[in-house]
Amino acid sequence: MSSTTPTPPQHSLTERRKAETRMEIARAAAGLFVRHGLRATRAEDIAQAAGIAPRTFYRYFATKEEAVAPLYAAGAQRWVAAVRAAPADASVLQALEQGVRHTLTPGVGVSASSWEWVRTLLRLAEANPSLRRVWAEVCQTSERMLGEVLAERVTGAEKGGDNVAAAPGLRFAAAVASAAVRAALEAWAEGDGPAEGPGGPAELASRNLTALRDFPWEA
Amino acid sequence: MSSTTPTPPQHSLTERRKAETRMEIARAAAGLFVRHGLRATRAEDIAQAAGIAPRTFYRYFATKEEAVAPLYAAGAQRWVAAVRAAPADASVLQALEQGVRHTLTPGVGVSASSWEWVRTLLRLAEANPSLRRVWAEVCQTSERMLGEVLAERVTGAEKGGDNVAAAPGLRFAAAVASAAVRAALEAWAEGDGPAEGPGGPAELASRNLTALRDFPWEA
DNA sequence: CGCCAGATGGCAGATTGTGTCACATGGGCA
DNA sequence: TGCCCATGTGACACAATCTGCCATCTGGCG
Repeated sequence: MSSTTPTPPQHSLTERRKAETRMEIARAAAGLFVRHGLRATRAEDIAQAAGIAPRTFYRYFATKEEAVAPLYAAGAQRWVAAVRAAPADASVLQALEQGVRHTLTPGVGVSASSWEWVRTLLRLAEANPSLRRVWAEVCQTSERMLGEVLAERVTGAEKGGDNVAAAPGLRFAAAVASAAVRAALEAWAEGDGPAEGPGGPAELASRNLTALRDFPWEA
Repeated sequence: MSSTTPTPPQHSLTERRKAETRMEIARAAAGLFVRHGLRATRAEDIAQAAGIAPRTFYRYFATKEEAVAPLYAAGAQRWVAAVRAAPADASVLQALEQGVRHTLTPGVGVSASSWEWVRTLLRLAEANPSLRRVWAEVCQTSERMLGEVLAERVTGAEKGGDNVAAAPGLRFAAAVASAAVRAALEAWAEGDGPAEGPGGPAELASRNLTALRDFPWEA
């Protein structure tokens, strides 16, 4: 089981139960982190809140900080999936923007209340080095997934091989696109504005993407 | 002491000794990680190799993985400093490219042999989740510093205040620039090519930066 | 020279993380 | 249906990781 699980397909009942347990742990951890702080919650507490044995907790996550990674990663994975699902004749930029609209807009895919959780967790990450590391790694992991998706779109190759290595600039393109969303999320999380409308993540990310063409690099 | 120290100015003898000890620990940790593997080296081993007490080790770093962060961060900090040192009348893009040339080119600032260490450490990070997290956080930290520098350049403001918050797109710009270098470093570290020449980090990063203007987003 | 803030080291203890075994259970097969 | 086994789970022991506390030493400063 990798650290930031790429969410393997859920075949059998066992797989589904494991995924459910995983999310259950993540929710329990997030709740305890927010209520009592990261320092005050022990791994054992999370395990108890999730209804599992302490030993089992460490079969799912290597550290207690990592327990909230699925919550960070959930949005990113849906975004990457949305980009992959964009029509094949759309340009890369169009696919990215469509993915943003389909995942960062409240009510579409994510309940509005969940966005407050996202904001809370991002602020938690900003305040805490170990959580910030988890957030940073989730971003890099999803960036790699996005790179694969972009490679599939550009070259007609199917998912599987290391298509990114073939196109040199693709890794950078994925990093840029990922950065657009990440910067939008972090900027939004810092403020108090609502998740929808001009100051929301969707608008910010979309603006970042479109600003790529004519950024004032000469200023 | 923050996790990835922004390198405070070295006033007194004490400060310099601390910085020296810090790097000594980092070098010792890197050596042990490479020779015996991350798993096999204990924090106590690093402390002994660095000639300090185990308790002192934890006054410098929170975890043994973090001990190599200064090595990851060293290049980034020099890059940011180079960007800051670029002539004020240069455009943002020019400043970034000059910074790249002044720091990623072997022989300029970094000895050629150090580049092999960089490659080794990056490969180590790629193979290990906990080290990858450290690398990811170092990248995000330096990205923030770069954001401050860009803010100083764009607005004439001096260093100090939170200038990044004022200009919305700056955070993203810094992320893009940081991603250009990071993607270049990672791509180079994966292969076996030399640190100089067409396949080197400097060339790759520079290519990424110049490709920003006319990237084939329509492909 | 003498004081003090701060760095270091040693010790105790809580917490974290892992190897190993036994047990329970779902999934596949006859 | 009934068996088998691969795998998840729990429990215990133990190594390793961190942290609080205090004693000691040293550089910085009047």
